[in-house]
Amino acid sequence: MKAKAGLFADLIARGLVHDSTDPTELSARLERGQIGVYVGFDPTADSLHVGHLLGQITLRRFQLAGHRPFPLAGGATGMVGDPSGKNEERNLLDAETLRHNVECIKGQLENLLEFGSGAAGATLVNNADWTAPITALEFLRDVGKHVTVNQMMAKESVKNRLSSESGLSYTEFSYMLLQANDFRHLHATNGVELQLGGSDQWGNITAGIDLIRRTSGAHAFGATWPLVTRSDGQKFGKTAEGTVWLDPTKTSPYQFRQFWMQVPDDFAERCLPQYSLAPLEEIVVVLDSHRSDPGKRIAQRRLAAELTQMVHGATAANASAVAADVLFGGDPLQADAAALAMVAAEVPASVVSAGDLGDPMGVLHRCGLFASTSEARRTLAQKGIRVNGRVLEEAEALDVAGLLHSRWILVRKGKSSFHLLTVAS
RNA sequence: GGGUCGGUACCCAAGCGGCCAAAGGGAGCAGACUGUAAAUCUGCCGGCACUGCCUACGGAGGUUCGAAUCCCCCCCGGCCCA
Repeated sequence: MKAKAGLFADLIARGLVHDSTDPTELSARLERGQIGVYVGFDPTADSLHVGHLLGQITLRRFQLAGHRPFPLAGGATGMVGDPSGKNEERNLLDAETLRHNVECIKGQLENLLEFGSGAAGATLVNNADWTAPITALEFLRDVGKHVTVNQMMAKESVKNRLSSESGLSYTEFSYMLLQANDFRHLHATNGVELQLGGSDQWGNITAGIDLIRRTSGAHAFGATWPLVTRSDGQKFGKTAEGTVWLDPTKTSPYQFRQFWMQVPDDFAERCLPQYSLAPLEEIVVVLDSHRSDPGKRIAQRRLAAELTQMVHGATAANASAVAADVLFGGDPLQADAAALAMVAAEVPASVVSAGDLGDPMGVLHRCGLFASTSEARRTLAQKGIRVNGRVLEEAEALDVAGLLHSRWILVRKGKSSFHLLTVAS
């Protein structure tokens, strides 16, 4: 298959290249024809999160340009733990948990890429498949022999940890070798010539390139995208509620969409070209209108719409957009029943019996909107609770503002936290 | 093993017999301003049956009318010496 031209330049223009091995050569190689490219995903949890999204989307870009993606689930490397970017030795997951996690994230990796026998069909690989059978002796002879400790010590991730209090265990120190061997293996068996990763992966990637050169004399490539950090310094992918997962049972499509909707302006501007699969010319237009009226959140809307659809599908994306329109659009009393039903499916919701409506604090605590009745009481005193759009006052029952379509009460805490109560008679 | 310094609320960190549910900062929540933003200002920020009660200052005891604060033992971490 003929590769589409200009991929590498496009990546640079989108702000997706932080570092790369010889850009001229890599660019030329990508133009010359199809290439195998891999990105590793460590199964530290039973779901990927938004922090992993960029890797998936970047693979998708390569696929759309005619290259063959190899998403890799780190069933083996997950056993050891990557010290890159971490300032402490991390806890090891047991084999059972890991197996479970790998199974879970496999499905998510399959969502964004096209698999199958097509010319640019993706292939999901698990490094446990080729790593587990190797004996320690083989590994030391076949991999360890080709890498000097001197080189390993020179890597930034290792240096940082050596000078830190918590130190670095031999296990984590060895991580790099496992990843280098993955690249070597994929290169040898599948002709994978390029490894991508976040900028913290640079050391691991170059270790693989070195290993390939030493063992086979072949020339492999590596590139990293800038590690995502928010302009306001917050850790990307975390909200007050915790990690934003791709698994809809952990983070609902609505919450996922809200995460992108509420991202700061400058961050949205930076992300849009990186995450959107739309052509750059189109994105430039979007960014222009965004800057001319940031209040409209044009970039956020675009990001939210595109990514929610990509991860959760068109139906869920549409439903969560409808729900958000009801919640942030104005008067809940105007919302029709169908829209409210979508809200019920997307936002946290629960059922209350009519008899409990006289105990608002208890209900609001039990439904999870408030962590304690004290917190609910405080917020009430600060005029922070609304029912169906009307501020709830002290000693009022939850249904002071009536029921929406004789069924629902929409509770709002502050500006953007909602809970929908269905009243059972 | 010896010495020494420390372990305080989500995090950092004061307090060192009563005035301590515990200063200050950060995070978080709410209000004002706004754009479902940022910045700023204000209030809140252990729980509950909330003018009171309960639980809390590494763990377990003790002294005292009264302890986060004093004593004893134990556990954990830093540093120094062996």
